[in-house]
Amino acid sequence: MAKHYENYDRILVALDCIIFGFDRSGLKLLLIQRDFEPEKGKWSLMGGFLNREESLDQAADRILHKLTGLKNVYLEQLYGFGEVDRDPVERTISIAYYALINIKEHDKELVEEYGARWFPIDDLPDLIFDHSEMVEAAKSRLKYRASHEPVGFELLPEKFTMPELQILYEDIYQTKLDKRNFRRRILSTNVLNKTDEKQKKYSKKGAYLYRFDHEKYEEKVSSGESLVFKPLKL
Amino acid sequence: MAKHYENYDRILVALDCIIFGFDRSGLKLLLIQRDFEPEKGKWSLMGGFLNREESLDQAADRILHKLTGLKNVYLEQLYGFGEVDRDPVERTISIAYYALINIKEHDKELVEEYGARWFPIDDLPDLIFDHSEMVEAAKSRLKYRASHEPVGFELLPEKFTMPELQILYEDIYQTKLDKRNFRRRILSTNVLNKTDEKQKKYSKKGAYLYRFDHEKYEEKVSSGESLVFKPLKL
DNA sequence: GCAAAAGTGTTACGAATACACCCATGA
DNA sequence: TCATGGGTGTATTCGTAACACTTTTGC
Repeated sequence: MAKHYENYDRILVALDCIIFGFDRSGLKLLLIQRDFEPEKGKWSLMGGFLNREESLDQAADRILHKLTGLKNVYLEQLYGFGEVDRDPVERTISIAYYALINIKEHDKELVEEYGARWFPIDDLPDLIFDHSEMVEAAKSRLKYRASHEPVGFELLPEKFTMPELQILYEDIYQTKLDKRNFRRRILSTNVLNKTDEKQKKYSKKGAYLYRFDHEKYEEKVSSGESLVFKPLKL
Repeated sequence: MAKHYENYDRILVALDCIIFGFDRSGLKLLLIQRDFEPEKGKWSLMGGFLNREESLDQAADRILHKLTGLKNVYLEQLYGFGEVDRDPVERTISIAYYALINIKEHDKELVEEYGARWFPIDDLPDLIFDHSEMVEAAKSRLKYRASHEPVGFELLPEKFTMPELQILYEDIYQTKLDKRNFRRRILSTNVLNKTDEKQKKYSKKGAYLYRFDHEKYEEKVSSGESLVFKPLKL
C-alpha cells in the first residue's frame, strides 16, 4: 500500500456484460453492434464505464438495465480484464459481469434501439477487443455455477417443462444427457413442484409444467443440506 | 459502451494480495502493518496501485515481489472489490489476487522491513477496509482450486511427506481426513514420485519424501485425463 | 394408425467411506 | 521398553451410468 495516494494513475474502469438468455432452440447471448469507432459495426458485449459515485455491482446493474430494461436479475462478477492494450483508445481495465435473464421479459424496443441481437451460444460472431475471452470465461463460470446452485431457473419462465430444463442443461454443459437420469436427479432435489398443467406447444402428448420452489430451496440450504444440481459428472 | 471516452471518471485501481504460506503448524497468511493513515498500525493485506503501463497481472506480480522478493509464484486473480466507500481517502476499486508461496523461500529481510508477519489462517487479526472479505473469498477459492488442480504443491517445498501434504489439505478443507483414504487417493493420481529419502525431523520412524512430477501431470492433463485432487467430498 | 415427443425402472459398476492394527526408531 | 508418529488393506455403501419400451394425441 502506498504512503500517499497522490502519485498514482487514475484509470478508466469499464464494465462489460455477458447476457445469457434461453429459449427452446438453445442458450443465447445478447450482443450489440458498436456504432462508433474504433471497431464500428463489429459486435461487442454491452458495456459502459464506472462512475465515481457507484459501486461495481451498481454500475453493472445500470448497464444491464440500459439495454434490457430489466432490474433485479441474476448478475455475477466474472473477472477483471486488464491487459495494457486491450482498448486501443485509452488504457482501460474492464470488469466483466454475466447476467442470466428470462429471454421473454426483456425490452425489445431498447434492444432494437441498440442494434442488439441474440446469438446462439455456439454461433457467435467475432467480437471486439478481449470480449471473446470474456464470453469463454462466462461459459465456464456458468457451467460451474449451474452444477452447484439452481441458477438454471433464472433463464427459464416461471413454469417450464422437464424437456426444456434438460435442453438448457445440455447447452450449458455441452453434452447430451440421459432423460431418465436427468429427471431422477433433478427431481430428487425436491425443490420442483409439478403443476397439473401441460405445455402442448411442442408435442402432441404435452409435457407437465414445473415450478421452482424458492422457499423449499432456501430451507434446504439453510438447514445445511448440500444441494447439488449436477445432472452428470463433468 | 460510450460514444466517447472523454466524459468518464478515471479511478484509482488498487491491487491487494492474499499471500498463503504453509508449514507443519498449518496454513498461514502474510499480513503487513500499515504505517500510514488512515488505519495506521492496523493489519492489512499487501497492496499497491495499478500503473498505467502495466497489466493487472503484472501489477499483482510487482506488488507480491516487493514484499516477498519472489517471482514466478502461483498468483491468481480473485475478485474485484468496488464498494464506493471501501477506502475512506479516495474512491478506489481493488482487484484482489491470491498467491501460494513456499514459506521457506521468501525474503525475510523485506518482510521485516514492511513489518509483516505470518498469521495462522484461523487466528487472523482484524483487517482494514474490506480485506477480511477478500481473505474469505481467497480461502474458498483455494478450497475449490485445490480440489480440481494440484495447487497444494505450490505451498510445499520440493520434497514433502504424506503427513505434511495431509495437514495441508486438512487446513485447506477445514476437516480431518482419514490417513489411508487420503494416501490412496493422492497416490492414485500417479503424479507423485516417492524418493528413498526419509524426513526424520518430526518422528523417530521417519516419513518418506515425495516429489510432485510436473511432467507426468501435464501429460495426463493434455491427454484429457480428468485428474481430480479431491481427497473428500465437500 | 402412425409419427413424435413425453414419461417411466432396474441393473451394474466404480468411487467414497469407515475402520484397527503393526512398524520403526530414538530416547 | 515404550511412546510417538508412519505406514498399510478390506468390506460396505452409495451415487452414477447404461440402457429400451410404453403412453398420449394430433394429424
